[in-house]
Amino acid sequence: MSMMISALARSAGVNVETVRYYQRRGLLDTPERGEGVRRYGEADARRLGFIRSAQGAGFTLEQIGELLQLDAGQDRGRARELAAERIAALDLKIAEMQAARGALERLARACHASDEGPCPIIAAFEG
Amino acid sequence: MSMMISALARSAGVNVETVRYYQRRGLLDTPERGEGVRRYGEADARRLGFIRSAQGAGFTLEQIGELLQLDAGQDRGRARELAAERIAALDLKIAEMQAARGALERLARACHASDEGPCPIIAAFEG
DNA sequence: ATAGGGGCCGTACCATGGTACGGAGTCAAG
DNA sequence: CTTGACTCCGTACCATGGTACGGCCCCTAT
Repeated sequence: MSMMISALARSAGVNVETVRYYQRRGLLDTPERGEGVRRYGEADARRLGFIRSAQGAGFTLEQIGELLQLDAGQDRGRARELAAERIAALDLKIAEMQAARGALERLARACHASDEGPCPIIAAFEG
Repeated sequence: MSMMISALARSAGVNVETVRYYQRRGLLDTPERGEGVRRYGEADARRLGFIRSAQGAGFTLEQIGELLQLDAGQDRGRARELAAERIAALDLKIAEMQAARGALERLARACHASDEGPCPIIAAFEG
């Protein structure tokens, strides 16, 4: 199954320009042209999907580049290290977001409790 | 208790330039100069702290500006709306991060399981 | 054969959230 | 009365992650 760039982009729900940007960053490779046009396959689509997922996990494009290198190579130690770092960062961020969520919920409740005066927004974030 | 800009910045763990940036963005106000220098108080520190917390909750500076407006005003409906929107976005992001965390943990385990061949990083993100 | 719709490429531009720089003023201590 | 530490202000610059533009080529359908 081969596709042109727009199908590849669509497969991951990104813009064509974004695919090209990832190519420039060296995250996706740029196949040779076959009859004037570059053709992409499953592997490219998976790789693009990986990039998006990893981005969802909070990796920067630079880190993703490193992960892709590691995947090609065999440096499992480094891969585990990156994973561990990211898990720690993720735990922190998740806790932070859960705290924020709690604060917002308190805010919404306080807001509902009475209907006059200013909404105690700042207070909601003080705890 | 009055402080100069650097003490204010320190109180929230930010750079002086960041405080000034927030002032330019209209998130913090810029008190009149008293003897050549601007002096800040508790209220400013709380506000700055609020900005950082709200940022932690994923609000953009623009949204934070809106929240601060609301806090001054009385538009509780809008405040609740913003809170609800952000809670939904937060829930989504939290779920995403938890999924990513799970994937990374699987990766780390798979990595530990055997010590040869490429680390199955891409596979870890495919599920 | 010609008009559209892709694709290809380089380069420019954008938003967000800052950070840095340089000149000028002010204050306190030595 | 100078040195140092700080402030103030404007303007410039930075990183990240894209998005847009314009010129050119190529393929296919009308």
